[in-house]
Amino acid sequence: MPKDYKDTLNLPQTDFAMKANLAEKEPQLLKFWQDNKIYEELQEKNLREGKGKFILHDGPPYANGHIHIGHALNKILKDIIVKYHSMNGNYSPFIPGWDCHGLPIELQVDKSLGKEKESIDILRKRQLCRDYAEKFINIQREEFIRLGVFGYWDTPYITMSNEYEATIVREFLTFVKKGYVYRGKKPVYWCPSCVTALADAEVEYAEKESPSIFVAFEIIDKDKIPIKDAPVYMVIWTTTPWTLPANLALAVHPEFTYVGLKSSKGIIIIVKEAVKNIKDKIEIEETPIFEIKGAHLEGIRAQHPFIDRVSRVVTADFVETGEGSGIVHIAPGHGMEDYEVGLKKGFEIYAPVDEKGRFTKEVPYFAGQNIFSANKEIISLLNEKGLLLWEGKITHSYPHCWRCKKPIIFRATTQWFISMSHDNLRGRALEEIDKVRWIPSWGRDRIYSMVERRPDWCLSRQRSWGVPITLFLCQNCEHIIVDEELFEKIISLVEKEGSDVWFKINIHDLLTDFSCPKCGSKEFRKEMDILDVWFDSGVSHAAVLDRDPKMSWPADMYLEGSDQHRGWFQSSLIASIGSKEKAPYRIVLTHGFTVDGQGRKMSKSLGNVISPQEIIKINGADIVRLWVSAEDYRDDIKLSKEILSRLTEAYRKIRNTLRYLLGNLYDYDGGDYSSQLLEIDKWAMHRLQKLIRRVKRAYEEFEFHQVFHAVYNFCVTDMSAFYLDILKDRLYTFKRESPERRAAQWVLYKIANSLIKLMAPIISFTAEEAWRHLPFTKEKSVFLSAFPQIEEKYIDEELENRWNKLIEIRDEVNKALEIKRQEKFIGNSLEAKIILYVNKTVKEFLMGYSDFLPTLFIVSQVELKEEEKLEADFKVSVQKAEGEKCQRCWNYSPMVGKLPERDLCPRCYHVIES
RNA sequence: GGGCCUAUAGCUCAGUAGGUUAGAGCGCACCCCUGAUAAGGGUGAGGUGGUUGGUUCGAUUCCAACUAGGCCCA
Repeated sequence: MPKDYKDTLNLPQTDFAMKANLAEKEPQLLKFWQDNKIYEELQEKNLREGKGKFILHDGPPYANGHIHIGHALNKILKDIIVKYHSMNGNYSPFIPGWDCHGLPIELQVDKSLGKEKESIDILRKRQLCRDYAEKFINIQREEFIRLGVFGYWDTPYITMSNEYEATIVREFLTFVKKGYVYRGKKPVYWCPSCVTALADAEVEYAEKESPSIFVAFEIIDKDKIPIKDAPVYMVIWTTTPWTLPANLALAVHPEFTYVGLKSSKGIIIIVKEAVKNIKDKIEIEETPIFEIKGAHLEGIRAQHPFIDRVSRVVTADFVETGEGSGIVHIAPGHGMEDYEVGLKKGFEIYAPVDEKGRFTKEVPYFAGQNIFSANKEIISLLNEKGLLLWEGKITHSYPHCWRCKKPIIFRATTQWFISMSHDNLRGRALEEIDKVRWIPSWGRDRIYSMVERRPDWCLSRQRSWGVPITLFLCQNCEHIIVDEELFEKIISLVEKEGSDVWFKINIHDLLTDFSCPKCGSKEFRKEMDILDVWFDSGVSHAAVLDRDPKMSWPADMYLEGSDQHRGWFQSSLIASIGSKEKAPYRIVLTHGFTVDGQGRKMSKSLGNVISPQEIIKINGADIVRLWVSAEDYRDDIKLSKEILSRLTEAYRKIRNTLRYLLGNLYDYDGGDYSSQLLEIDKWAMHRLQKLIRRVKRAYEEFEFHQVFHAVYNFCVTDMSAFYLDILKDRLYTFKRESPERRAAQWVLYKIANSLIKLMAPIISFTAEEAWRHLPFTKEKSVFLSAFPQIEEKYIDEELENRWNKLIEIRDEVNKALEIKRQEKFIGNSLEAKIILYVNKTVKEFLMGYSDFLPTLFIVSQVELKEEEKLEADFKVSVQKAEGEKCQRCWNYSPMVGKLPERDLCPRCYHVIES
């Protein structure tokens, strides 16, 4: 029985467990961060040292529901950036925010109120909404913290706080003072039965039977048409005859070809493609009398079928040939597309329908009638006039009120707007867009074309849960009261009491002795509409960045999903230009959306939702964080069970590499052994520098998946499979204090120290845990330590080239060894001796490494033999190693058995002896 | 229906300013080790570069259409 020499070896020792057990450990690390205020300390230190700032301004999630994986992705991306910049000495205060007002919360509260919602006092209802938002802020705050996201969680910005609401009112009134705000009409969903406006979310689509009619409009201007001697009609199709009294125009597609056809009523004009359809309904001769392009019809006047009014032909791209006649009846007050045509062509936004769905008195024949029941009479009137070409029924999907389930209508109502054209707001917004860096770069085009085309910003909502439009109007002439002193009073009231105050104040308390500057009236009314919530979040730059002098304006970065090109990025831009003339951000970074393994969106109905809470419970928050870093966020981001299990394996590899490094530092003395490095140590140092450079560049460019891949590959390829494997012999068998072993430890320390920091912004929990196991650290948290810097003196490209050659030869040796292993000729590679047949060039190169080659190949002996007639530069032959196996280092040597300690090789013998 | 975006091995990512056999790591298969051990090492097999056209002497790389998917609108 050979003697056991295991105790004489320097085997790795560490308490840094192989099993991560993150679900248990992470909460403890969180507590450590919180108790010691690590993040606060880091920011204060950076602020003191004054190196620089990097302000990432948080976009507020909506305070409703638990966080989902998209929230996690967004906040972790932000956190990675904040941590990286903080570790580089930049002051990076992260002030999280929440969006609190708005319909979804109000609807939740309505639901819980049941019938009471009809009678409840507005202030009471607003209090319930406030409580609701508060509850979810607290829930989400804990969930974000659990992900390891650093920030000022105790002092977030909340859009329903008094201070924030005062900012909203101040910014809004600035727009008013500068003349951007006007009142105008716009069609909104309207329920005539509930007598209220409805939001998109309150609309349900259901099947409904409607009339389907073709109506003729007689053309007045015939100069553009080749027929002068007979009546000519434009034919429209509609399923809402009640909108005909509001008809102001007829739309044709500019590119389509229209034809004139003979019918029993005279000549009718429809789009060419519709002839086939219509010949079943209207008696016509199919051969056209003339053809005319839509564009040429523009401007022609036609007679309204039963009202003494002219309807003008306009062109519009949305006109289709599918159903109908290719000519669309336009009532700008009763449809979205109609409205836009109306705006563009300057028509009145005309809707002669009252809030209960009855025609107003200005409508001849039908004044006071319910619009739906009037349909029938309108049709008979058309028939009487000889202008009804066809009548039928259609069952189609039609919007209904979700409360009373009755059909709803589009009805133009008075709303508040910010004008995009006032003071060239749109043009200035577009100019600012070009001064911002958009990542990815196509973000610029996306938001640019949106801003270029967007209509005026409709600011008003007929709701309760929001910041009121704090304006007074003259009861007599509708004049909007703009008064600096009054505005200041309102702002300071809101600052003190919150925007609830608007619903409490008495008009005459604020407007004492005030008379309308326009008509002199002394009677005013309070506007009761509230502001669009996008205005709330749009002014966050003013509420957050201006609030604290330590911050700076504009923000260095906004970072949200790409849906925010239409949302927050745009509302923030417009809000900011209105008051500050500039974009509120320098860089805007967008990420994609989380999808499943097949690239489909996550949804309850597909059953492919994975929640962050679930991953945290099973794998730990660091796995969520690793996932965020591993994926290229610019595209859609996939998440599946398979991806998670791959990531868990990758995590284990990184963790184990770290563990091995730490394990071999258990007896390191902290000394500087840089002068004792072997060439392979210099190679390792060189590779480390390149890794640091690569990783830093990736962080700077916000390409975190490069960080992950670089670090992971370094761990797997450079470390585990090469350097660390080769180092084992030196670390284990050399004398503890030998310079060679100490040199290796010095390198391992450098690598461990750097790796932990390089990964800290990503796998923060693991990095912090590892930091505690790394000896000779003075900072109590890895985040208080400085990010690794490149040590240029260790960069040596020539050395790397030489080692690439050595590695190439090593690969060939491995192939030869593998063949012998499969043949069962050897097992462990130390059982082998390698004969390298080499040409002169290779021999000269390898002679310098002859002593090192066995170590490099992890074999017992290597012999070089020069041979001229080789096909390649070298050839590998594997033989059995000479001598016996040393029981201590497991290398084979002819000297084993010839020393006093009969089981040892000379090298081990010397170690044992001293 | 419109605007923008994406499509490279089972997975996550590289790459080619158009030019010989498209790379990495993981996973997988097989083998070794048992002094990183619910670890470690080695070798190997995997890709019609979404599809179809076009430009070109030559396209994964440029263009177009289509398909699938995503975001935003309608």
